Amino acid sequence: MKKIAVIDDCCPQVLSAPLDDAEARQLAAGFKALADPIRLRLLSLIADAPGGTACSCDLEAPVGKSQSTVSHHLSVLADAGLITKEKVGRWVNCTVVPERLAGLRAALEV
Amino acid sequence: MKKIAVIDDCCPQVLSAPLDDAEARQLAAGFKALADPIRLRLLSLIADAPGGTACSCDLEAPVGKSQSTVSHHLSVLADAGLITKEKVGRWVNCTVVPERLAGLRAALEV
DNA sequence: TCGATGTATCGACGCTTGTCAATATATCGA
DNA sequence: TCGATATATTGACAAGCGTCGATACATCGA
Repeated sequence: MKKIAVIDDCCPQVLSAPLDDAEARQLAAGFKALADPIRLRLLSLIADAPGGTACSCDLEAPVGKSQSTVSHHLSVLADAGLITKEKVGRWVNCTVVPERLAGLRAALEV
Repeated sequence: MKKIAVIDDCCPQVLSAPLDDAEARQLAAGFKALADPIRLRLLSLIADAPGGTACSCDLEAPVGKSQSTVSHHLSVLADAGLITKEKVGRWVNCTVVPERLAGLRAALEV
């Protein structure tokens, strides 16, 4: 099914006009968080989990990295606003923030 | 010099299903090229230039970096398939490849 | 209270990246 | 042919990143 992307005029776009330094830095920070295969796989695992939410402990085995490495990457994703982390008891529930992804997507709009 | 392979089977998506390692690496390589403010500004300067094409020499002043640094960044963008470089006489004309940007954009589709 | 469990942090390590000056290569005009 | 110009390459350096083991912190069950 074809999706029609909605262009919101809130976000800077790479192709429509020259970016100033601040806009470029902000966008680059977002893309930097996406610029690692492990983080992309974590993101897709979280999005695909039931309810769109995954426990950190269930992500270590699929990506084959140590607990501290996975924790680090989840913090990077959270700092970039791509996921939220909610502590529930001993667990941390991670959820993707689709609005943030949409903003980066919009930046690549023609 | 290392070349980044172009994604031929149209466009893995981060959010629709868990990415395998190869898909994640390909997408990460694309986003890595976008993960630098200078490169984003170069990209937007090229896209905004008349005819969608810019000479490398006209890009150094706007971004305020040395000639070798700009040359390096343009090579990174070209290796990632985001621009093409065509040598014309003494000049190199850079042009954005919208299809490549569309592929990365599609990866962030919900 | 105590041990087990999930997560975050710390310290360390190689590797990569962005940057520049210097230099090399290629092309044009005179 | 010679000098000027545009670009690429090289070598070097500091800073940042991904990774791990070890450890600290927090929370639960018994």
